Amino acid sequence: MQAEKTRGDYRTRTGEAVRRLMEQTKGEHLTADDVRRLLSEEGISMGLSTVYRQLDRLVAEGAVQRISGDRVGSCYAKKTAGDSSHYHLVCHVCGNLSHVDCEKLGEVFSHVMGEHGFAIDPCRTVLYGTCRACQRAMKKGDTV
Amino acid sequence: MQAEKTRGDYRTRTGEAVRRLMEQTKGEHLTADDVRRLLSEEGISMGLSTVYRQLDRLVAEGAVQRISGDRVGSCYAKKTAGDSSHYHLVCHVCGNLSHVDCEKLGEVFSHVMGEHGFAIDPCRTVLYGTCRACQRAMKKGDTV
DNA sequence: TATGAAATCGAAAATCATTTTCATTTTCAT
DNA sequence: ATGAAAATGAAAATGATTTTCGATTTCATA
Repeated sequence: MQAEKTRGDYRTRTGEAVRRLMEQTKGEHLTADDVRRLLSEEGISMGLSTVYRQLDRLVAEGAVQRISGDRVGSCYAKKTAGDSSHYHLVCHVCGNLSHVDCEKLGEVFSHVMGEHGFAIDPCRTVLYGTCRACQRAMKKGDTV
Repeated sequence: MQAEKTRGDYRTRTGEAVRRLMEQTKGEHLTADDVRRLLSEEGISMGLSTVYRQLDRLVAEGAVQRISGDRVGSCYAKKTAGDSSHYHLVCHVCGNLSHVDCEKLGEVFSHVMGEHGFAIDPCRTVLYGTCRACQRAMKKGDTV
């Protein structure tokens, strides 16, 4: 029984380009279309389906995380150490996405794991609520 | 300038039916299509767009919450007291949805409010990860 | 360097939950 | 009863993502 030789990995111009672009990011969140546009500006153009395929591959590899929100397109971001206390917050009013690095949130992970046996994946989890700005706006609006 | 009288609330057969069905639930999560099917079995049939509209209305009212997953259709469930410590866990492997009532989570989220000014809404937030069963299955599968 | 099998590409079509459109029907205050 | 406002629902639109499939590219081997 030989180790299977070909395992779906030909080196391609598009694959390398997406990988490099994602590696270069400093934590920004890019949509599939962002990736296409940015590479296109570099002169490397490719179909959107290929972008998705390459991003999927990087996600499977663990190099990239996908953040997918409620009725919004997904974003992709480089995975880094310390991700277990890194969460994504999306304001359901303005739709803005923000990040928190908070040890308290890391505790949630270990608590839910210990107490409920469920391994939360912060990469996939988006916390929904109302951001500070929209809270203010709502307070004002209510009294008028 | 008079107070506006009509504010979008005519009483209708379909509206009442959806409201009643959701009130009768004991916490089950129903998709829009579930709602249509269940009512249809009672002899009350209506278009899916109407189901969505009625559910949206109940969500806006606060009577119902929408749980929307990652690339899966949304579910709707009756909102109950004690929801502030009630959370939804979805396993990204088997897709199962489970519930936790956990004060710890409430505490952490008030910390996020205090520290980061973001008001997490447990009703809208779904925690993603791997359930106990799938963790076991993965452990086994890995070594084979 | 040539050859071919396997992998990848990409444009277009398909998916699929949800939303919108809009002509028709229903509600309700008068 | 009357009509204005609201609700309905069938069909079309949306929009992110996936699939299809013929053409192209990669790479090990000859």
